[in-house]
Amino acid sequence: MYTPVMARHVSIDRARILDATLALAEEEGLDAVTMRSVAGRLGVTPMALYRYVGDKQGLLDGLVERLLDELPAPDPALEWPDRLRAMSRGLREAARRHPEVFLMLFRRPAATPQARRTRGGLYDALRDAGVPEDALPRAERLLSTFYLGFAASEAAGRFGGHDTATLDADLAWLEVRLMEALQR
Amino acid sequence: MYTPVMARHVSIDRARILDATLALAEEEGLDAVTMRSVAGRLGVTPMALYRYVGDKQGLLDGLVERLLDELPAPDPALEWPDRLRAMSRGLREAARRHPEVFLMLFRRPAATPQARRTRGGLYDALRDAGVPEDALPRAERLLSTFYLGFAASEAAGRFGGHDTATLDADLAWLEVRLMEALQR
DNA sequence: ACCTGAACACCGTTCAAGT
DNA sequence: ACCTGAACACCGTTCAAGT
Repeated sequence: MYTPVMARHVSIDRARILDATLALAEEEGLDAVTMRSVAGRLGVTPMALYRYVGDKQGLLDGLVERLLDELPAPDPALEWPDRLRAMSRGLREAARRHPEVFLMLFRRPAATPQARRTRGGLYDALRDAGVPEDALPRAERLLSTFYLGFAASEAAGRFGGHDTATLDADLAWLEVRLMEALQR
Repeated sequence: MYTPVMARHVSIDRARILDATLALAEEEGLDAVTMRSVAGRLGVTPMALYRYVGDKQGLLDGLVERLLDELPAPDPALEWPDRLRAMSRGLREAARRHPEVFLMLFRRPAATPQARRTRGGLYDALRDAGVPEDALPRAERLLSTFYLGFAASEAAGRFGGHDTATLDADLAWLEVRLMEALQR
């Protein structure tokens, strides 16, 4: 006889629900994410989820937050050009892992603490690059919008026939121009 | 006694189905678009749609095509800076009209004849701006990606708190820089 | 406090049948 | 050729009930 402290079926909480949802979306696509399928994966009935995520929309919102939190934190050890490149690389990788969830990033401001940190890293990089303080918000909006659109286009299928090498070159070309423009 | 040439219930065809679907999406949101609701709006049973759109996914694909065909054709009478501005304006307006459908543009290449014409107009504008022939595809991909991401962010909610004037200014700022860079 | 059973009002899709 | 009725296997969500 042993003490079943954390035993029986998986204790269910919000984090575990979102983990299961993201895994399901990755394996079988976003359409396969239903209250019932997520619950099934956790060994619980669909109605048990409502306490933790509100409803289906709340589950999807939580999924977007989880994705935001997967983005790499900015590394202050890097010079600003490398920090910009790390950011675009991180976005593209997240988009490739979760193409359908990634598109939902367009639907609301990235307001999670981790997302603020990532944005802060972009601010720092742009400041280091010489962008004046009062131009930072605008520069951040424009640049992150481009990076997001690029990663979304690549992962969701808009770039269709183009291979990764071409897209890498596109981005490298743009980043060189950008860095020239910033340094001037 | 009169001749009911075009009478009874609306004769149903693919174009009319997509019109009804787009109107429904605009009025009640994309979630309200179901095979049943579209059919109901046309006075027909859901099963009647299958002949024309294949299935639900085919209906949504058709919706994206309809949206692409709403984009304004490039006006060759305009100078290239005005043609670029007309393009971003057209994209933003389309996104505002159909925010949810607009996001689906990231999912596949814009391959409709009208979309090719629009892309051709962007090529022409960039060529007029002095972009060398072999750099046109890359320049077009990068610029249209930015415009698409910007319009999607604005319409779908990512820009959240920012008002139209701020976003207009963002875009104007970028376009001035872009035109300077191109003219150099 | 947390989970379930049963039920309700929906979905997309098929297939044989009608005209 | 084109549309329908009936049916099937699903959905999200509620609510009272169980422990």
